[in-house]
Amino acid sequence: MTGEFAVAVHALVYLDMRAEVVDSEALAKNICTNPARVRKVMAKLRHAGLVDARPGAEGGYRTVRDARSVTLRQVAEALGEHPVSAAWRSGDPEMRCMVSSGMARAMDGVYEAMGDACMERLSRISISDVEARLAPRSACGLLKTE
Amino acid sequence: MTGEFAVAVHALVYLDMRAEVVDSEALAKNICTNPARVRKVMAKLRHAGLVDARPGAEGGYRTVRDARSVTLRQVAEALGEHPVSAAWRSGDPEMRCMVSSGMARAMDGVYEAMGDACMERLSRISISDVEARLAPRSACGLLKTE
DNA sequence: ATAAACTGTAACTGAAATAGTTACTTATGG
DNA sequence: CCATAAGTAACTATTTCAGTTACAGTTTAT
Repeated sequence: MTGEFAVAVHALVYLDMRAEVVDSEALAKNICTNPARVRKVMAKLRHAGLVDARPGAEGGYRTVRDARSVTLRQVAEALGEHPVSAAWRSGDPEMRCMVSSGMARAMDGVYEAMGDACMERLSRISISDVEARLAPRSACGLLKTE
Repeated sequence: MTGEFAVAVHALVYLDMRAEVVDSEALAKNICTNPARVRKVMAKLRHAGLVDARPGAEGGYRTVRDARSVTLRQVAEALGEHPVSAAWRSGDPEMRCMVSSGMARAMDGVYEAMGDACMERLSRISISDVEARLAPRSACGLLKTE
């Protein structure tokens, strides 16, 4: 799972709780990363219709949808994330051994099965579910930018 | 998912189909990696009781258990794999904002849920299932070392 | 016994993936 | 038309992961 997913979920939670327009610099401060990275991620969320973006003075990002209706699966798909990545492939398709030549393809099937299982799980978690998991037993209401 | 998992599954399938002692060099050839890496992975499988290892002349690795009874979950656990890794954590636990300070922990829960879903899926796939996925419609019986 | 062969393991090197940075273009609103 | 912020591309730095080398520890054959 790429860090972009964490950036996206973090931003969506923050935007929902602030309930106002926030620019990439403020988001980057809270997420602890840089504004360019935030913009890159938010652009994808905008294309998926999960946030609204406005350039110019007083511009920034704003939530569009109810946090309860936005699932982490939608976020992952908006980013084009593949939860379980192949990274390295064993064997060699050119070899005349059915194990060596076929293993990479067989493992792709395994990774896909795992990815599907992850997506199914993510479809059952909403942004508001994540909010509920934030410091569940501490005094709430602390929402600062620094 | 680390490439070690692919190495382990590949080796277990190969060992099962060869049904004899194979050394790390021959395994490395078939997997297309180097012998030291193979040994590092196989040592873990041995500790988990999934293979037998013998040093010395005529030594090498041998399967111990029926391929139908070895699940990919057992393999992943033998390697200490975490299917979905955190990689990068957003926010900062020291910040006085409940979003920034709590997000990393909340996301850990999400990753854990995904990891559990993956493991559950892996527990339903055996080494022999992987074998069945190798070149399902080609002439079988091709089992060479090069 | 002793030599040969193979595992187990650690240290180092090299390559690939990913996060950070800078800078520029485009769009919006006063 | 100017200030501000998104969108985006190119580059750098860092980290992670695979490859390599080397050597100590075991076991078998003779």
